[in-house]
Amino acid sequence: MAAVRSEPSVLHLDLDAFFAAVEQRDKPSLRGKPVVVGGIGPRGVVATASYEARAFGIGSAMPATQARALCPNAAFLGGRFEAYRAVSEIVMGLLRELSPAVEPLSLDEAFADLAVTDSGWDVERVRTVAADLKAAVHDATGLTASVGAGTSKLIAKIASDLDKPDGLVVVEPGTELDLLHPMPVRKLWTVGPATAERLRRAGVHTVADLAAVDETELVGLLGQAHGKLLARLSRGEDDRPVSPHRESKSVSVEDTFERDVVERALLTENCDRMAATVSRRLRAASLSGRTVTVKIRRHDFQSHTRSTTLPGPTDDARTIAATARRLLAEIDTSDGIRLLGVGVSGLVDWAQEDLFAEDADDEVPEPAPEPAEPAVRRWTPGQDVRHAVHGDGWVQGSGVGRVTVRFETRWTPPGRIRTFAIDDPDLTERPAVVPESGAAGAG
DNA sequence: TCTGGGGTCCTAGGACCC
DNA sequence: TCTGGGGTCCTAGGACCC
Repeated sequence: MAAVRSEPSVLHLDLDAFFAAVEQRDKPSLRGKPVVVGGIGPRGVVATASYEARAFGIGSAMPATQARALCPNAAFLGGRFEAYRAVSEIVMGLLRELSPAVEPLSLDEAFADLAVTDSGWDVERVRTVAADLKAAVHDATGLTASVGAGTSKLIAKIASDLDKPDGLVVVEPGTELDLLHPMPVRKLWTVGPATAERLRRAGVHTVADLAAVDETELVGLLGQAHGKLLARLSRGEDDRPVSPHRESKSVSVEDTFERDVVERALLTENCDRMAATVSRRLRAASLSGRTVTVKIRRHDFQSHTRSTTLPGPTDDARTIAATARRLLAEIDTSDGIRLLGVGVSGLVDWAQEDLFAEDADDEVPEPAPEPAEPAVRRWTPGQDVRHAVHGDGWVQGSGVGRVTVRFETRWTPPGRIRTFAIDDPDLTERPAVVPESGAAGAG
């Protein structure tokens, strides 16, 4: 048995409505307004909704069409991941000033273990550190974060969710079960819709109900690993460490088409392009892998995968493409498919030499890593642009040969709208992240 | 007008090996 | 003649997370 922590030294930070908050920060006219960030195509889903948008019933993972129906006047933006990544790096850096043991869960969430560097963490001291952290995050990024702390990851994560947004909750050691037991099981990490439904049919609704169930019964209901985990979590027993160095297990790319695709040539073309992207990402991370997987989704949303393991690891675009093509050829796609994906797993650090690259006589050409330049320029809502005359702004919308730009930035008051022809040579893309003067990155 | 994209972990069955 | 038994690797699918 690992020792159970007695001090509330596990901290969890969660940036509030992260993507939408960055957009409102950088687009003054959107502050206080409903903003939805996510897929903007016909098959898009919501990634993040601002609190103003949530008031209309819009939430994460909702189809964009449904979100538009709920609030047609919301700003629907495609997302600027370079900007989100830059903010995330700043916040993770602030966490690392508190402790070397920082475990990011995503761009907007991380655990930190305060006990790594110091002991004597009582509730008041943790509260002070957490309040300072929130202030530092706000100073550095302009965003609010919710912070929770407790004697375990489970409690810290639940705590950060208790007082959102801009929350700060430290759970007093010894009171964990008072907090957990009245909660619906759905609040527990790893209890999703399917598990909640199984538990409901077994008469288990709250964490207290769960704690009252015999472990062997839970294992019978949910399987070995999940049953045992939930038996422990329901009793507040969680000794999972904060692990700062987690290695990647797979790299994959997938794409949902705007319409179902039947044309074999189009699928092959996309397969090659995705293989090239996977290859580029592997190389950027100095990784290579042995197992290539192709994923498809049918019109009825049924997903299938086909995978094969090569004799040795590869990061080569042509090898991945040729393997993916072979796997794709095994799948009946005559009914049309809505999604295609290519991935590599079984990763090792670097491929010393690519002994298993495809022979030169293979018919697969070296694919272009990026989609071909579209004949017509496409502007995405939310995208950063610069106009030679009017300065910096963002794309509000585009259609019928025109693009509408609002000229404002993070540091200006709300700006004016102007419309241009989509091929106006004065209008260019603008990098979302402006390099700081003298900042790292030149090396 | 349905349902993204990037991941992680687990399970189950079959092959294969000793 | 009544058919071991465990370990590892591989493949496919599913649940879950943000």
